[in-house]
Amino acid sequence: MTIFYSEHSKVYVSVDCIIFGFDEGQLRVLIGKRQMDPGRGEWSLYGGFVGAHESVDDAASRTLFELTGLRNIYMRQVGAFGSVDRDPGERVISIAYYALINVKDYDDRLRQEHGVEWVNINALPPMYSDHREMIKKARRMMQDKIKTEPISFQLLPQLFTLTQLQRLYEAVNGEEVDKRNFRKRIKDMNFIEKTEQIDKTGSKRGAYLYCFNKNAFNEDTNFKL
Amino acid sequence: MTIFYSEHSKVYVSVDCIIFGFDEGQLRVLIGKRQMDPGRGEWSLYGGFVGAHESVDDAASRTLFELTGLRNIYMRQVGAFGSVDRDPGERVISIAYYALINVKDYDDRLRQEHGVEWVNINALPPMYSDHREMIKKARRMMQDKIKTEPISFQLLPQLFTLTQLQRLYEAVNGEEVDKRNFRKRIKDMNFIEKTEQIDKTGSKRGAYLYCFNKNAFNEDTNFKL
DNA sequence: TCAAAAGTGTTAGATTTACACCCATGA
DNA sequence: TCATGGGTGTAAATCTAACACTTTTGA
Repeated sequence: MTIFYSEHSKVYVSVDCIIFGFDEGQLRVLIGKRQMDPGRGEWSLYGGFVGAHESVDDAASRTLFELTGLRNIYMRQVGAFGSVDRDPGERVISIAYYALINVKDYDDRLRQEHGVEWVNINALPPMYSDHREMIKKARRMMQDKIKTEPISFQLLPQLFTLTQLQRLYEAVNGEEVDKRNFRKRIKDMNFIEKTEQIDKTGSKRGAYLYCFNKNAFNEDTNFKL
Repeated sequence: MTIFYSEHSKVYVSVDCIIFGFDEGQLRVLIGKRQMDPGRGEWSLYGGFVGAHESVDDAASRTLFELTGLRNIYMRQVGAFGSVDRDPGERVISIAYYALINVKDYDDRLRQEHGVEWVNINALPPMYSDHREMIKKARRMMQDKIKTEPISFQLLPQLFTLTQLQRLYEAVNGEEVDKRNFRKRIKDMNFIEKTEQIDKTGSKRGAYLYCFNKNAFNEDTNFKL
């Protein structure tokens, strides 16, 4: 009564994290040169193995924490990647997750210690195994998600200007939008609240800072971008 | 040079198939009572284990084939389900797939031999483990997909009436639509072609049969439903 | 002859898009 | 004083949604 499925084979299962950040008007992902064999030196996502006593979701959160020291981060599963030869060493099935973090929350020293870098999503180098595919799929999913859920705020500081928010949308969707039309749509979203604070770093005149009000969002049915 | 990841543990990986069919105006899934321990007798999806030498996608196709005898079926991955205790027997991570089949292509004898049944998506019984969750997620994904890709035809016979197509959309999305508006939208899609044939089974007057023209679709940028 | 499904257009309202100028400020 | 990004409204076009009657035919 202990071994139920013994005629079948077991495999390694790993998780890989596509960590998105937004900085200098660019959507970026965190990648590094692989520090172990097989594939040493190739650009790669940060990943880890799923332990015997943790859920796959937990393994992903743990892996993200190892790399960034951040917890309670917005993460969503991208899917399982399971070609037979995707890992040159052994059979490994990997489950990809994407995470959205505010670049400023990530200690740059920690980043350097792990040897990972923020790379523009549109300028990815050739990558280890199927990692590029993972990133592409994650990006598509994130693009779809941002249309129906207010996830942009995960990538921005708590206070942000409308121009920053617009640049984020443009970077995610890969196309520019009209400033006036964009702001009109934002005005209809009561959960994006104007504060009295002004940001002077982006312009001489200064721009009002806005914040995301989660409670207001939950009451507001009116979301679409 | 053979064991790279030996400090990590291996787990069983399975696939589970959410097989959608459309019949009598209803969207249905194929489920059966589980014939093995653990969970014997509980309603369950049809699944199988991923072999050491097959990709996860191939395992899903093979599993579908075992159950239905059908190949080259539209299948998409739903995602990985990886709670520690999702399987009462052993640690098993399962990767769910949904498939769209034309109910008429599935030999009813084969169905009975496997002890599976077509159950209305809106009237699911309590189910084994996380299978209900899998079905719900598959349905949501399919609903999203049908808006941007012409997958409805996978669920219909090659020739179908506009009323059938409309009922399918209604069943998938769970809400009725206006007949005239629906037909207007279909007229704009040049890849849905009217044939000269008439179906008399659905009404006394008879309705024109239509077919999906894949080539025309690929040229036609104009899709939205 | 009547019940049941097939087929067909118009209009009002809502949404989307295109578009250009003035403002405030620090350098 | 001027270069830079911040901020604002209107009108045309498109899309969406609501709505009702005639046709055909087998029972």
